[in-house]
Amino acid sequence: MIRSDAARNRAKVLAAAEIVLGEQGLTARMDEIARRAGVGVGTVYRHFATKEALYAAIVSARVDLLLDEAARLRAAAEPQTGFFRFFAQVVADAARKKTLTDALRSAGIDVKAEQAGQRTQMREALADLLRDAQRVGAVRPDVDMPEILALLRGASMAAETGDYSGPVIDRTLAVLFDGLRPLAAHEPLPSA
Amino acid sequence: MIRSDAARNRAKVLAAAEIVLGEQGLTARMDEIARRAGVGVGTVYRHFATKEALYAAIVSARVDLLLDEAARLRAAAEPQTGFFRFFAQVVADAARKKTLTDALRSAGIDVKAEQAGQRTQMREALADLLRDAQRVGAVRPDVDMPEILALLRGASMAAETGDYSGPVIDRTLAVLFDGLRPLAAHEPLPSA
DNA sequence: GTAGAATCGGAATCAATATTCCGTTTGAAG
DNA sequence: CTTCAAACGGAATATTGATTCCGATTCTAC
Repeated sequence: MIRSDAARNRAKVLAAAEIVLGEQGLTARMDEIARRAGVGVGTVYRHFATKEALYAAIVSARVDLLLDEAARLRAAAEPQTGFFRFFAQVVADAARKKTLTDALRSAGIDVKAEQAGQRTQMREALADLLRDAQRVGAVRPDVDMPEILALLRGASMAAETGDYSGPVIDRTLAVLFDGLRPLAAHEPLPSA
Repeated sequence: MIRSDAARNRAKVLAAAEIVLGEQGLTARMDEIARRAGVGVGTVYRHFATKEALYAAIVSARVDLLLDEAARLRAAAEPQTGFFRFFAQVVADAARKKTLTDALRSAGIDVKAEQAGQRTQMREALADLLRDAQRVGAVRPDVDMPEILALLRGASMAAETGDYSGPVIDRTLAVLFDGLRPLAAHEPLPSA
């Protein structure tokens, strides 16, 4: 039987950590997370063995949401837009909270097994959407995953670290997407 | 009169720091820099008050080189290619050493006065090249600096943190550049 | 209502590094 | 060749922040 206060506190810690890590990334302090959760640090540690574990739990949850979104977009069967929407979705997520790319960057080297799985799933989801889009001619046929991943990482990191306003992100993505489209004319950029 | 050994050591420290910081970014340890320079930590500190100061000295030098390059490209009077070459140049530099974007990122907030000046210069150099390119129709007229900066930052960060092979970077930039070109047909991507 | 186990809070501990200090060494000038 | 100020090396110190520990406080079950 899980004690009710334990469950409550765990939730409070997760919520606080999501906010604090989202604002400050990996450099956030455990004290701060505990303080904002209204519990002692000891409690944070009873629920999550290390800062990294806490961090992983949150990133993992967010990636799952993105994966759901990818599946939904694919099921919607609009191959012309699915890929682009998902791409924009990921970037928007990065802009909102600074945790995703942080993980890729600083961790980078020592990805935990669990996360490695998610990473693969993410890659596959993106590859599927890309393939669909290319099949219907919405994305030029000569681009491949490596450059897509590089572009996505770059866009996410830029969105995450800079303090770009929404319109700038939209215009940036518009340029990027135009580069991915087949010879067709450019979309007009959204106004700044 | 500057003692000869002092001058020599200063140079050794700078050289070592360029390598170590280039490999490990801001997380590199002062011990390590001292060790590789073949001097004691005390010596490092006699020449550079803090790690940040040492870091700043190196970044500053690199930015100066890039600024020179921008001026050279502009003087070469090939407005069709100057902008793109410079963009690629910056990204290549980021890929080689992980210091530039680090500074923009983590510092981000507290940019030193000196560096603020360089940042302005960088922005102006880029704006000049962009204007030239747009005048001759090499870059679509509806893009503006904010999105250019976002793209450059993103590309640099991706190049810096990922372990992309040269060809992938080339292909990524090719996509990106195609998005910046006017309606004209895409360039064929460089082979992977 | 009470006992016992689980959970709490947060002070104390530990670890990792930047930075300082000072006795020792070295270069420059006379 | 001396002298002495400047520079050196690297041990000692200071700081920052994660993690551990344990007495005090809840829960839950009976």
